[in-house]
Amino acid sequence: MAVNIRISLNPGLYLKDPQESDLGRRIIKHSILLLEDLGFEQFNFKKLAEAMGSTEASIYRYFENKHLLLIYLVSWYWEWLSYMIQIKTFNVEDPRKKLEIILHSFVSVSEENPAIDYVNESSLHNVVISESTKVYHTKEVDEENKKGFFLNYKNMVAHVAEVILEIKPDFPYPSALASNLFEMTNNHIYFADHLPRLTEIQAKSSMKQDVEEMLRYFVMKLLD
Amino acid sequence: MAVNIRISLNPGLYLKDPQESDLGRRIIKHSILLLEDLGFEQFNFKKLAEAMGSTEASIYRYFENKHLLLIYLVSWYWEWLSYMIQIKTFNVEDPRKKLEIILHSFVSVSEENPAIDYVNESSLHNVVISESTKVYHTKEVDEENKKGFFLNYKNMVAHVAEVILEIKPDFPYPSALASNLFEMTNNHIYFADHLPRLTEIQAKSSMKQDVEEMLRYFVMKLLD
DNA sequence: TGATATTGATAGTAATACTATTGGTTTAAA
DNA sequence: TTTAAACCAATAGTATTACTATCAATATCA
Repeated sequence: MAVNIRISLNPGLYLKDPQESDLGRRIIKHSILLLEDLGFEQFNFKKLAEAMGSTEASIYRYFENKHLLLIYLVSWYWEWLSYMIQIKTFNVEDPRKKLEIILHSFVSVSEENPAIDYVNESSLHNVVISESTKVYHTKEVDEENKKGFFLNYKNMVAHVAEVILEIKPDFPYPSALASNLFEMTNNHIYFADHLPRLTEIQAKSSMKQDVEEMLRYFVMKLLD
Repeated sequence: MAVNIRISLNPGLYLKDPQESDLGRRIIKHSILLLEDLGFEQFNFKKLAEAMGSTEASIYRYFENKHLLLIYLVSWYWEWLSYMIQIKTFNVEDPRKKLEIILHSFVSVSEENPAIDYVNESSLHNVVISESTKVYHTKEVDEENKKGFFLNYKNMVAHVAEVILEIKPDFPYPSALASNLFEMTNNHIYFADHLPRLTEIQAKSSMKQDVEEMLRYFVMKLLD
């Protein structure tokens, strides 16, 4: 059963909270599916309106433009991932165990934890894998960062960094390792599918386990 | 003195070889500077034409669109980096020394090796740092990969992977580590400037040395 | 019941991403 | 030296994109 938790995101990302209305929730649902299908460049509000049986103007009442919608969706993923990590590590003492749960979550959280009925988490993860770097690789990054648009990412990284320090208090690069592990996860899933010479991971059914094993190998070498 | 070596790139990337004419070389030169200045999204051929005192139509005779121009420029960087690594490691026996030279090149090659008078390598590196993931994060990636548009990247990674295997023949992820080190370099330079909570690297004058030191630390832990 | 908020429908604008044509200038070949 | 070819600038034009504005219909809520 899908429990409808509420993901709380920076209100600067939208004009009108899409979680609050049926149309808004349909925008979230269909934008994820259409972004997965078309990619960010080919995606626009006209096509989204058509796909969900609404109009361009209605969508513009919720989001200023497709870039902010993408930040919204990726922030959703970041926040939801953080939340799942929190839950799954809640009663875990051993920081190494915690980090293992975190790595497993990076790779597979989207496949195992249906949380919200109007969000296809697996599709959302695919969008994150393919499009999320576009969220902060823009000329507006500093401005948007000031508005707090990337807080969900930064807080997630900060939490993982803390766990890393619990394991090895003198590790000199906890935040860098945390962000690198997250980026690495998504990169190598993407590489396996599209640029296989850039990784040892192969696009087969065990791909995600293989990525997880690689992450564990890296972590073990770095923190032991 | 800038020696004018020739960088050889996939002819599928352009309609007319920009290295062969004065106008073409001016396109390369000014597109790097304008991309650095405006970012990929705000950049277009009209603005480029204006900036270099030419016309939109003339630029379209060299490049089909701005996406292919970006691939061209990033490929240039990849190829030039590979070439510099080759030169600098040519007579080096010790693979650990070779890898150190590679890491130093990832971070600083653009600042120390003016090679071609119409290319500002430092600006080009900034473009690579900010825009290069957009090169292969598109829906056309498989099609373009088939055409060989990413060979310069893949060959560079393959070369670094070989060096990694020389150091530790049983290392299970040589290509993944190679691509990760390269991506990590650019990411953490970017993070230091724009999203500092994602890294320990700080945006100060020693930033690039600090990144290099971090890469060396990771490599040492992973390969010792 | 009347006021308010929400959405759909339609129209319109400015900018973008090209394409096509023409004509002048340089280059290179005969 | 003439002639053709290539090259580039200039201009115009088209289709699409990214919005903005307006108004009417409907649902909601006081």
